[in-house]
Amino acid sequence: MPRKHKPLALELLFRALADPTRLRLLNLIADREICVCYFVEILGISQPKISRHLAYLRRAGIAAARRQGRWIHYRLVVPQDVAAWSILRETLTHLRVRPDLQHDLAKLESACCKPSEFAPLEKAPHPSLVNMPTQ
Amino acid sequence: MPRKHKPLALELLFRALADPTRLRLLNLIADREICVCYFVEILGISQPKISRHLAYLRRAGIAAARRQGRWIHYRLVVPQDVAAWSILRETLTHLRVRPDLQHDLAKLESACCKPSEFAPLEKAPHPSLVNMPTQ
DNA sequence: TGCTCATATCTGTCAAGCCATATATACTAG
DNA sequence: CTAGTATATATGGCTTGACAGATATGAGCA
Repeated sequence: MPRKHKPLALELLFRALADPTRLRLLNLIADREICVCYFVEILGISQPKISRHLAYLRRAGIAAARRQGRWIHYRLVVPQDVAAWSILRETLTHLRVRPDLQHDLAKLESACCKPSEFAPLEKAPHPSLVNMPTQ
Repeated sequence: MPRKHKPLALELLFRALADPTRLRLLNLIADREICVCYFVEILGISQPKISRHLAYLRRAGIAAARRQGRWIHYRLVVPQDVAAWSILRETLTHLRVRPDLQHDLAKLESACCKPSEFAPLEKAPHPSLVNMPTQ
């Protein structure tokens, strides 16, 4: 069907959240800035696929990118829409305790502490905690 | 790509919420049981379209139907998944104050009080409030 | 040039909307 | 009581568009 109407903030948000890969990405950037190569390693998903889902999150207005040399860092963006932000916050809270997503976080931590075990990340910049009003 | 994985509760929920018509329907059944003919009148949307979206909500496990004679009443269903329910509740709270959706509620009320102005509803059973742990 | 990331293209799946029709219940005539 | 009709809702076929996944390629920085 032709998308004849400009989707509202809430609709955009829900479409962005309706995919497991994007939920994993959001969970990872919930309170830190991470560069793309980390996503590829941690999720074990092809780089273009990651890139496309990140673009989707950018278009939905809930993620943003920052370039540093040849690396690009992604971070969460707080939506202007009050309802969207409160729903996103609620969602992130629940994601954080899901076993599969905790596993992603654990893998991220070990990649940060022992990058030697993740060859492609040896020279990549570390994720950095970001002050998010998530809690 | 083939949907190879059984979508989880959250994913199902978000897919169900990512459509304006379904948000309108959910807002209407948030705290009452309504029969399909009311949806058709209030939303001004074709009956098959309403019916399909209601089927979608049923499949997503957040709405259920009850037959009474030739009318079918729909009501909200509380998802088993704790995260899904808390996000759905949060969403409904925000929907309730949106002007466009308040307009739907106002139209529902006038349809209930003065069904004479809504010819097709004259003989239809009235919506009935339902005890939902929404508030 | 080598590395990181983004994007184009192709194919397959799913969902939306429309039309027409099927199903189920109620009503009525005989 | 039964057959036929009317009403309320659901569903199937069809077309179109949005996206997922995969591969290949392009762009930007060291």
